[in-house]
Amino acid sequence: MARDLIGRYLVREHEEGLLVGKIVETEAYTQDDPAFHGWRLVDRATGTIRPKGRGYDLFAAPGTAYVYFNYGMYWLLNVVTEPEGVGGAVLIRGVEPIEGIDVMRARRPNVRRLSDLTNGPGKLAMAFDIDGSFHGTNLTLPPLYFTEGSPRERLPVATSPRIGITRGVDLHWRFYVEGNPFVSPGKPARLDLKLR
DNA sequence: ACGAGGATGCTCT
DNA sequence: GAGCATCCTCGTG
Repeated sequence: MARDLIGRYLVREHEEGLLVGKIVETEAYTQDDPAFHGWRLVDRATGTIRPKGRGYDLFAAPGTAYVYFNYGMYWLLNVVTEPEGVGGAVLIRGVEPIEGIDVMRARRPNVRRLSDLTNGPGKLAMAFDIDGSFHGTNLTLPPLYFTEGSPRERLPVATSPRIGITRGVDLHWRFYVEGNPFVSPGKPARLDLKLR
């Protein structure tokens, strides 16, 4: 799903105008992955899910929004991807603005370079006015949803370890459009630098 | 271009 | 009290 979402459009029907971005960077998380927020909720012995704590909503129906408040300041948009009862999600990390750039600029007045508008998960959430009120919503319906993106292009998709994590660094579950300026500038996690 | 450090609040140990 | 799926500013080169 993380690879499949590359090139599709993220659409936000905002009161100030329609906002559209082409997805150029994603990351995958699964319930068998130590970086997954719901990792501790899985009882490995019985295979059941403990219905408590952060990350329980990652086991909801596919297409549900999981919006995470990170570092006390930033909202991050995920889409739940697995059948209900199975944990898994895709984090949207970068989008290329297609429509509504003026509204996005107005929401981020200190941004100088265009690429800084939406080249990161926190940045795109700010530009698209996405916050915790979207947590649990259906991402196939307005006012926040994905579309196929027309026309689907043949894009050069590369992979790498994920960014900003310290566990599961050996998994190359980040997908991005090579050379696209709206791919986030963060560096993929590296075992030899983290010493863990 | 790149690295260090601060902001800021929630979850888990 | 530490760690965190980040961003921004300011320093150095």
